[in-house]
Amino acid sequence: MREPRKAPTMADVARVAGVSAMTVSRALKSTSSVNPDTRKAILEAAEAIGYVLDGTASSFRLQRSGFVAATIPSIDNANFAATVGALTEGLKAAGLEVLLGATNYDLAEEERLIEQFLRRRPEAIVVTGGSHTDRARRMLEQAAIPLVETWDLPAEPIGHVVGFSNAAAIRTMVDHFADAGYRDIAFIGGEAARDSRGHDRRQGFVEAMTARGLDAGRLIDAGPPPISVREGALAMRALIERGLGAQAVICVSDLAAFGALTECQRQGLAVPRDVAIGGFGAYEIAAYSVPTLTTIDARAAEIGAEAARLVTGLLDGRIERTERLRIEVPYRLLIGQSS
Amino acid sequence: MREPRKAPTMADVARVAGVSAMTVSRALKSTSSVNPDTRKAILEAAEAIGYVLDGTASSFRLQRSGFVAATIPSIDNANFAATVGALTEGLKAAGLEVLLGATNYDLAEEERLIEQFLRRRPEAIVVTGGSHTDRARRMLEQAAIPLVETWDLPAEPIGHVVGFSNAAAIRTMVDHFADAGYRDIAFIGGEAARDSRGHDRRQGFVEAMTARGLDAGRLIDAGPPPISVREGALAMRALIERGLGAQAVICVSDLAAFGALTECQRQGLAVPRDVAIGGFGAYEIAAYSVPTLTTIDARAAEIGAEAARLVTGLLDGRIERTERLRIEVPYRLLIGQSS
DNA sequence: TTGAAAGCGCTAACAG
DNA sequence: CTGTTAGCGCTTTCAA
Repeated sequence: MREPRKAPTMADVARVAGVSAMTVSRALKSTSSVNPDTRKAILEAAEAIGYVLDGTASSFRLQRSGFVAATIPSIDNANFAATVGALTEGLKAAGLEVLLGATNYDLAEEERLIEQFLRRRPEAIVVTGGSHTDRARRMLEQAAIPLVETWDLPAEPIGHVVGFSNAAAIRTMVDHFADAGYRDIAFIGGEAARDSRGHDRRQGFVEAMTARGLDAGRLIDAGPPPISVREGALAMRALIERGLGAQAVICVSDLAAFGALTECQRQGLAVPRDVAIGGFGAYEIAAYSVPTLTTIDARAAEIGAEAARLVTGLLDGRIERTERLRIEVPYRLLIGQSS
Repeated sequence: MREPRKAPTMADVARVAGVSAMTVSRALKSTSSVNPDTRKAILEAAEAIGYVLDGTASSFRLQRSGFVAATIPSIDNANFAATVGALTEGLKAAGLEVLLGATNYDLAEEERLIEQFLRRRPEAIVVTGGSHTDRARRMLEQAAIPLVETWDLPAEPIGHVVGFSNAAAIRTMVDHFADAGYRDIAFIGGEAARDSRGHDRRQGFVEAMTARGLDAGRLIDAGPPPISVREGALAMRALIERGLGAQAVICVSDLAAFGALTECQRQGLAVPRDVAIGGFGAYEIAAYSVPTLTTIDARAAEIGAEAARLVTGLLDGRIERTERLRIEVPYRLLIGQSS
């Protein structure tokens, strides 16, 4: 196949076009003034020898990488994918690219990723959540670049925040169920330690139940994240096997809720007649399952878009870098047929 | 918040530690020999002033970016996410990072992405599918770096290939349905132009039906990709409204199949009694929907892992760069309750 | 084991 | 409009 020959440089283009490297550089930038004929000759020469601008050299010289680093717990997640998609889109106009990494819900892995990313000299960094290892926090602080923490409202943010209260969102859902007359409500969620958003949601459940004088003790642990359909189904089965004892089940995500729903169907329980179900995340499946699922729309894309606005604003000076901003993206309760 | 001060360089560390920059460089590499005391002092100095190695300068000097560029049609897709996850994992040991971009099923966008990525001087590039614009093909050829085309077996590959025949996979599924006695089978898929894998699947459907002397005319267009639950449901509704006339429906993906399934449920059709359904991709939902879905497992993670093996092998010389490799990852038919 | 010099490819700044 | 010079931060090479 292809020979691993050396890539041509501006000097090569310059030689072919009979100009200096500097003129080539200018010709490739549409903003600088170059004689039209000269530019034409240069572009043709570049095309002829297959020249592609060396962005590594360029960004090194400019001391601007053009990268914004972003970490999410998992790539395979419609919510985070939507956030990243909107972030990428929002940064495009500013000529910024997203360097994406998945932590797999592991703070140690997040720390490794952050260290690796900081070596690439990103111009800003967008992370999911406000929980980080001490070393990660220190690295982020020392990096002295705009930092945005998303999908959460951390008690002690390191940088700017674009998110919402996961606890409040679940409280809203509990209120919805309680107002509808449900008293015995269970919560299917995951291990507290590895997923702060999941933890906050469980916290919100306990708070809301307690505030209403209801039993907040029906907590089913669905194991470590990612908590998906399978985990929801298994947790529901465990709940049914121990005698259910709940008229409603709130799940940490729609995928788990869908798993719980299908488990009910397999076990011959009617939803919502025998059990009502609530999810989280407004995944597409919530709108198409039979019955549709009551859920919380966390506005994943808006979170990414806001983060992009924040980053570009901070980088071009439209936003002061001195104050720590906190942008709350309002979640929405979507009532489905499952409750 | 943080002052946008200038990041410390090796020279700064050297000054603090009382050595030369070169010694700092060596001290940070575990492979070079440096006096243990000197190294200790240097690492402390680095820690003290918050020094982080400038990877952009390093890779510029070394003329090695440490990047492998990868393009996928969409981030929000469990199959491509699995491929990228395995690719990332497989490249980690070689010190390579993945620069990920989504084309949104748009060849023009893919061309833009490839151009952008090539500027970053990736050491290899992994793309999804074998359809590219002419300019993209030219750029990929001229880049003279290892190229892997995945998820397909292109008739005219530009580089190495790790994939499977989407047409053959669907033929296998058609055979399964036909062997089970189904004669009138419909296919729900998308616009041919934008998604070559979807196009090949439809092609496979037509071939297999024709080969068996069955009517290959029941093709329902679900519109442009991404074809998800909603599109599957709408297509199924359209099919039902025009009188169904099929005992089985094969969908271009499990998400569409799930949409079709739920539409049947909404319309009071029993699956598989009234209609059988087949999907594609072995998404988690196929294993948990009620009934479970018959599907094709394309082994998304294996594709990514094989691509990583290929890339690392080509880069470190274990694999000859001269021959065009074609690695076929065998798909599997998974029979569910829906057929 | 440590240091000095050179240069990777590009572009800002200045000069013509 | 075009050219020359210098240098971004690092590591290879050569020397001590």
